[in-house]
Amino acid sequence: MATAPTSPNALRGRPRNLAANRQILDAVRALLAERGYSALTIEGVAARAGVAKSTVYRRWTTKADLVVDAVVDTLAPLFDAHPGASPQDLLRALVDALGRPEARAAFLAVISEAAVDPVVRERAEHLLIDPSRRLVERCSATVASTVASTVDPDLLFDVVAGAVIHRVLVRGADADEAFVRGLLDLVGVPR
Amino acid sequence: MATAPTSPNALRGRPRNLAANRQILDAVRALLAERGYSALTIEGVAARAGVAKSTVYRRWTTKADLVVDAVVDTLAPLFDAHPGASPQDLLRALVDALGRPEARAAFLAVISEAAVDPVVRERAEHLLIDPSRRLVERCSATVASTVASTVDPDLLFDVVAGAVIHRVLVRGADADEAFVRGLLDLVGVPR
Amino acid sequence: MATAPTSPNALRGRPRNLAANRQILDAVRALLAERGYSALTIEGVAARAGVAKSTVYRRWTTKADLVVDAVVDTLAPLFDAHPGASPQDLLRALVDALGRPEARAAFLAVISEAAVDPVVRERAEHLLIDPSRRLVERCSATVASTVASTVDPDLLFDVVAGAVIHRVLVRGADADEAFVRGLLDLVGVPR
Amino acid sequence: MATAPTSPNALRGRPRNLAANRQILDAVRALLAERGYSALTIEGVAARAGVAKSTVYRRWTTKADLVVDAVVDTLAPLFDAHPGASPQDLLRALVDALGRPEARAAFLAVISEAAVDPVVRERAEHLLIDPSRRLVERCSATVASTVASTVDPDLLFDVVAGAVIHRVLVRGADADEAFVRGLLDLVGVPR
DNA sequence: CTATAAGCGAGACGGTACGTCTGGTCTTGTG
DNA sequence: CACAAGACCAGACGTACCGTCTCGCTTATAG
Repeated sequence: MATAPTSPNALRGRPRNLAANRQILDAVRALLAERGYSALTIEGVAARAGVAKSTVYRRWTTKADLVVDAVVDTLAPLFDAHPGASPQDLLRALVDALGRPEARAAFLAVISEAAVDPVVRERAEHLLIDPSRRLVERCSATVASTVASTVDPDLLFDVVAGAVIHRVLVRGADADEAFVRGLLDLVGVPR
Repeated sequence: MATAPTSPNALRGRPRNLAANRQILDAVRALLAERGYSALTIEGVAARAGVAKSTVYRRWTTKADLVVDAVVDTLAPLFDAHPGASPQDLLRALVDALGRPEARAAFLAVISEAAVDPVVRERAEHLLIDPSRRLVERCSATVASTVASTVDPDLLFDVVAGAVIHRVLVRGADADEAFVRGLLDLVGVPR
Repeated sequence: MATAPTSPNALRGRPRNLAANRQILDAVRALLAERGYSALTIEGVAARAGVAKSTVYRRWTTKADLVVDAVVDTLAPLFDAHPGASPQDLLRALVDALGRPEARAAFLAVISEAAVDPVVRERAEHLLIDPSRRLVERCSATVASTVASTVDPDLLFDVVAGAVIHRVLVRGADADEAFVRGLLDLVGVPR
Repeated sequence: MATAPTSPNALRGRPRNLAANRQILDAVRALLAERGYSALTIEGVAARAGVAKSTVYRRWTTKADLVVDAVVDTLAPLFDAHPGASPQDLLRALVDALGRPEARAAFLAVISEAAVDPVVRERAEHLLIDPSRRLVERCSATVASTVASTVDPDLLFDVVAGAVIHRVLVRGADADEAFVRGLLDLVGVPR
């Protein structure tokens, strides 16, 4: 998960401070959770991270870029393969990850920016949407489902991911076990 | 759907220019579609609307407030009762409305702000989420559905609205007739 | 002392509220003493006078105009003839009048505006400078001075009025009896 | 005569553009002469100086501060010691300096603000009044005057400076050689 | 051991927008 | 007509960040 692009010639000159990357992304997540995307400023991030403004700009070109990486950084473990995990476990993990305050503020902000900025869109698609789609597909593959295997994969993805997003992000409601179970029932995943 | 709050005592002093309301909201929608939420500025709105900045601030206190009203203003007809409309028609109308460029940029921005600003949250809930929920409920009530009537109404709302939002707003994909039909099939609405 | 210009046809329609004139000028003086000229606003004056903004604008066209009248209004008694008054008495009265807080803030502000705005200059010359010159000339005429009668009247005016202004307004120092006496000695007015 | 305060720690960060100081003060003087103090805006100064608004605010906190420095900047050479100069020369130089249009508008503006703002008063006293007082005292010290040496120094200062100010600034009249000679005669400076 | 190269903190730079305030004008209803 | 009220357009206020640019200094590799 290469977040910050490396400098053109990483072997010459003083190497970048690796700790700064983490400090910056932590600051982004903290500020996102506290104040939201539109109140997030690069200056604020730098100050919170204890880093010069130029250090942030050297690594990320855009506020949106920075936020995408901050989000991906926390969702990454979720997207990695989880051999042997049940659909219910995976869905539960997704719900938990998106429910974290910094993810709530950030995720839809990124999507909203993506609607208007093609660069953000590409990154968001590549780093957020595609992995979550693969997650859903892995689920449906692991079960001998009667419905999930017949339904259009596009629709299945929209229904499962959409329901989670709508419940957790849009409505900000609690996604309890009943929700997860009900959703899986609806798409035909056997208990 | 009274959008702009009226002045404290509307009978005293020079009355507000009613035309300005429409000019402002039109400008908001145009700029949202062109540049997106985070590039939207009150100064830009005022300039585009041909109105003084103070005229905007007199009527809306917040960029988010203004955007909520701009979105509601276009979605309002959708939320009004449509006697005799089939679920398929209603869902189709919803998909079309959300697919318009200014709605795409605005809707998720509003939700994203709502995650962090309680005032926005309350307005969004009242003016956007609740009406769309009633729309879904009206649908499920009009059909003798085998599934939709047994499934939890909360879940039904999340699945239907979520699938639309995910398809149209998050993924930015085309929501064709097959999608609408497939979604209705999944929740058990008979053809 | 016609302060507010009368309306074109004063006999038709509702007559002006005469009390408002005094309320406005009082408010001007109070605010001048408290905040100074550059912090003086028409809105503030209207609010303090308990009068609508338009009532002020109907009577004065300019902030400087308004201030000139406010100052003249308090200096007027000084400029009227004082038969039998000694030069010392007249000078003392001038010093006292200019030393009042609202006069301090206003007088030089008016002069400063006058340096740049011909309309203000004409009013200031007519209503402030000329009368005070006549005051000084009345003084020198009443005494059989050895010096004051031989010195150029222009210079005499500059020296007497200038010394007072410099002591009271520019330096903001106390103008005691010794100052008045010393100044008269210098220009040759016998005790 | 250090006008603009230096930054707290001048050795860190990018150094200030020294040329900007002069550009700004030049702009202030030009605008003062053209439009006067109350029409002077920081935005206008910045625009005229070809400098960002923040660059002005970084160096001066107040419009009055800025004007004080602009005035001092032009009067400074006058206040420096002029060994061998006659009182007549010095007075002539003072008259000429104050008679310049930008000085006229600025000087009275500063005094007028000083009457109401203690910070301005202190700066004006320190940078304008005290030096000009020393100038007058140097004059009276260089001559074996019969009057100037017996008269109260306070009064002498008020009379000389006051006469110049009244003639040049208040009345806006021409201060010719006769005025200078007459004033010196009056206070007893021998030819 | 000394270039050379890049990172870093600090902070100034020209800009843009913020949300507020005032100026001066206008448009109502009421007296 | 005058007046209070308050909306209107215009534009300055002083602040906050933007993204860029110097600085002096530090920390690496390459010669």
